[in-house]
Amino acid sequence: MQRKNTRKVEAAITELGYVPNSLARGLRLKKTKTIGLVITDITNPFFTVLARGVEDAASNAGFHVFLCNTDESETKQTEYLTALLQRQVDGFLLVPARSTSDSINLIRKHGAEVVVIDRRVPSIQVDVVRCDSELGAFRLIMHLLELGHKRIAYLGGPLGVSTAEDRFLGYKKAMRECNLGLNEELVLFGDYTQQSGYELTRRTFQLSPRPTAIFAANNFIAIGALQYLRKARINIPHEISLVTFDDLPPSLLVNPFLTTTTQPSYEMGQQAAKLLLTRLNNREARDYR
Amino acid sequence: MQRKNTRKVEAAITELGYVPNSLARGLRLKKTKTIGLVITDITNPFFTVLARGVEDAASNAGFHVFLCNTDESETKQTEYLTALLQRQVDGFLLVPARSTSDSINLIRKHGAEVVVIDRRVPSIQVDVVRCDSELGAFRLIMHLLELGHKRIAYLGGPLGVSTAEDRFLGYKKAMRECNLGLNEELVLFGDYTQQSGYELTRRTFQLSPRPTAIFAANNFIAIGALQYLRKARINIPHEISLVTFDDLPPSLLVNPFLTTTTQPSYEMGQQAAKLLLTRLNNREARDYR
DNA sequence: CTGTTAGCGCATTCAA
DNA sequence: TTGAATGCGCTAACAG
Repeated sequence: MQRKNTRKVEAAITELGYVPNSLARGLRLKKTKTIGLVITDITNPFFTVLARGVEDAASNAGFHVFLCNTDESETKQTEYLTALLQRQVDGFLLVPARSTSDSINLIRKHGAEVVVIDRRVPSIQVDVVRCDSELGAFRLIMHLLELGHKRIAYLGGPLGVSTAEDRFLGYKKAMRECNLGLNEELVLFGDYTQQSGYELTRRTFQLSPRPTAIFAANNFIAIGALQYLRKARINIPHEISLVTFDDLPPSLLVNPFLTTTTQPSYEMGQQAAKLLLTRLNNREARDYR
Repeated sequence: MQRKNTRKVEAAITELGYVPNSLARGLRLKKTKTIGLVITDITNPFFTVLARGVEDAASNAGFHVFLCNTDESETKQTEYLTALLQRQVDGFLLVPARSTSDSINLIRKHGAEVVVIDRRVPSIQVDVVRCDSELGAFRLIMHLLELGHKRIAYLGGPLGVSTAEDRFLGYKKAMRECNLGLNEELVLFGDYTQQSGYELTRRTFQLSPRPTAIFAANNFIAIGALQYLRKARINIPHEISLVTFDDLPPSLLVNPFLTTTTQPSYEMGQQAAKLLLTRLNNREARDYR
């Protein structure tokens, strides 16, 4: 009898095309099986690949992901966090636009979990999934120093973003290691964008003597640098060496004289999502006590 | 007195960090001010730029956008549509993975609006925002024919996707226009991916005589083709000409002998979103009668 | 103008 | 096992 009814109900479900209303369910359960992923640049493959890692891990656990793009703007970040809180997401994966703890506090105030990705947030205790930017930069610079370079231009990201600061620390550390002073005219900060990479490279080549090598603090800066070098007909590796953080699109990698530090962005996304889901599960277990 | 209370309430709102629960609101209003954007490839700049157009137009109107990526899979598409329906989105912007009307019917069955982007869906009446793929391809091929090319390889997208089919129609039409027959060994279909572009190009160059020009049906196919050509040290434009649909990343465009057809993806996204929002507004007006 | 109430669709609880 | 009642937080309708 029971089974007969079950079957009847299921038949009706498909026939009528019934789809449960997750708003009502979320309202009732105070859980939505949804997480918010807030990144800073949706056009950067580093983040889109990372987003796929998140997506895959989350959907395996029956969670959905809302993807939001802040364009490195703290204002947009706050807007999106609020919008996601309104939607009662259970947790957040956040690439913070700036190294402030306000966002983390906002999230926690509303009882949601948060895992930070890619960047440190000093002054607050929070889970972070990221790579060692300082070490990565250190090794890239050491590679150049071992090749005999001494005038190495540093094309950095935005100050106030931990990866930009850590990569600069790595640069300084490597230079110090080889007893080379810091030549300030070779150190330039900008954005993590192609435009910025182009412009900083251009400025770098106003100097005389020219640098013999360039460190690009991320993939977009490197692409901008490559663009300038091609336009100015400056040959790699004869006239300049180039090393960079992050992968470059394979289409650019025909030049074997270009050293990159790969970050496992897909795995970072996966790990961060898994960590967040674990936190959510633990909390749930706690609730039942 | 009223104002005093208003102020008191507002003070409490900020003090307590109150954020309205949009689940409850949506449940009550049967409207969520949210649209779902379902695209087929989040790694393709064509779609991410389009997504930004959608995002900007929607947020101007106070709407939020859920971005979902189907990887050209109809199964994933159905899953996401259901998930979005569960979340009671008001409308959909859909890049259909395949030319079937099932998805449109599913959406309409649940009373949501839908605007299709980029691809036709025959056999059902629905708003579509797209470019003229046939004409675009026709012009690119005519360009090659005017340069004197006769052996033009066609590297196409997946059959069953309208843009792939339309672009092939444009190719055939141009060849016919110049009284050139269709040489089937020069016509290859694959995916809209770099891997596919590479592989199809490789196969194309097994032929003898070689083609003198290549038509790539989208940006990724072109990038794959470029990769093969570089690796095989085949020079553009001396040994081969290449034309392609879609923009290529600026880093690749150092070669001036490469003709592209640009689709205004940002504007397409904007227009589609505006159209959808208009439909939603009209419907609302109708409801009040 | 202010205060009260009903009900959106669901899951949980309690009663039968 | 099944059915009916409750309330999640909100807004629209209504009453005072």
